Amino acid sequence: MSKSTIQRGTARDRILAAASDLFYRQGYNATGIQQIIDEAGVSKGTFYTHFKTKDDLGLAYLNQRNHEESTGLRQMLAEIKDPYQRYLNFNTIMKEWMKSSGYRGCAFSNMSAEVPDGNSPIRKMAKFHYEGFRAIIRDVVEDLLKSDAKYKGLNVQYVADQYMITQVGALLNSEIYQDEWPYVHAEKAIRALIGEKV
Amino acid sequence: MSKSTIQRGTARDRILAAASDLFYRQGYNATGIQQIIDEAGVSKGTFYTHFKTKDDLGLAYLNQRNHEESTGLRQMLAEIKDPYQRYLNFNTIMKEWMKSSGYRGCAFSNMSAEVPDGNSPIRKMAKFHYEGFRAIIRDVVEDLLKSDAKYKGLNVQYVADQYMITQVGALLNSEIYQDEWPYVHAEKAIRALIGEKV
DNA sequence: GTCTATACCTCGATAGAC
DNA sequence: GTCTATCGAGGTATAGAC
Repeated sequence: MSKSTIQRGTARDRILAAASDLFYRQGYNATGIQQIIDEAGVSKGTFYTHFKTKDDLGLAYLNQRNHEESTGLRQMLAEIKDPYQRYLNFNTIMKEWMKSSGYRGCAFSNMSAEVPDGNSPIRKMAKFHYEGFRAIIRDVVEDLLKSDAKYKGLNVQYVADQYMITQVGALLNSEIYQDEWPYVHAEKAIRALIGEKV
Repeated sequence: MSKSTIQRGTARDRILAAASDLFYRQGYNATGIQQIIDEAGVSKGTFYTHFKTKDDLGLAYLNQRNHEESTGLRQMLAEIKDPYQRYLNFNTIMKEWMKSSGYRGCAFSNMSAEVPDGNSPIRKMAKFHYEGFRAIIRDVVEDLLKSDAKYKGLNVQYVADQYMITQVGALLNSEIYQDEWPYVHAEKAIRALIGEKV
């Protein structure tokens, strides 16, 4: 077990696991099939029986990642019972996730930067992921605004979209600066959004 | 003149012009030296007398682009004499620029997505560019807050950093969605920042 | 399904003539 | 400075044995 190959699961699972790691860390175009199959411990022939092209694998990678991230995020949020804490901690969760990724940023926006064609399946997948992210934020905001009468003057969609832009802005700034300061500022922004003095 | 080669300037200028266009539109790793020299109308030998490596060219590209964007942006802002209009129109300028780029987004964040090493010269250049962008926003905000006594309760750095996060968030959302709606939301955010009812 | 072997191309980079 | 020719490596993808 001295080699750093992935040992568990079927050949397809191991390929996908290796690709997921390498695409995210190194980038899509910078990662070759050879490195993926070395890491997965399969042959080139096996690779092409499971995935027709590299783009196929890229799409499967984003699909899996979208599912993992959305499910994981929803689970973490569900564990926070208080709507106000959930509203605030969403930002903290994103901050910690960003730190734990080594400030590598969002897999979907990073991939979009490498695939210029806005109509490609990969770009459509990225858009789909952002729509899911946006929906999660909307739910969090809606739960908060319904939890207390003092929020009755606020519009759910407006607050949610502002929250979304702030989150994405914090994410990209954090990736560029390799630092968490944008999330500290983002927390002030989302507090101000619901009428708190900051 | 049937070929789409770049005809003006020295060999170095033509190489840089071709690279600037191709790196931005296609991405860094997806663009090969061969395509650049074809477009520039020079030979491979000539290329390597002017640039030691591809990364050298990549860095020169970002350098030139940083200079062009910063200068261009500062000039457009300088033409707007009213601080309040300048504060609002900054967002509009970014929106129009984003549309005119075909929603390709920021050259520096796109490049950062392809170069994982946060300490590489290219990533440092990206960070430098964002610092410049941030400084421009700070100047715009400062001019506004000093222009009227009604803003005396506001902190320049706080408003500027919130503006920055909103801009970057609108930029990346706009790139993902291939649409200008994030900038429409961003305008509301920056109006709210200076105490306007939205 | 999985392997080895390989076809064919393009990559970044260099050598040497002029 | 600029050209042509070419290097070795690595790119994606396929063929055929087991």
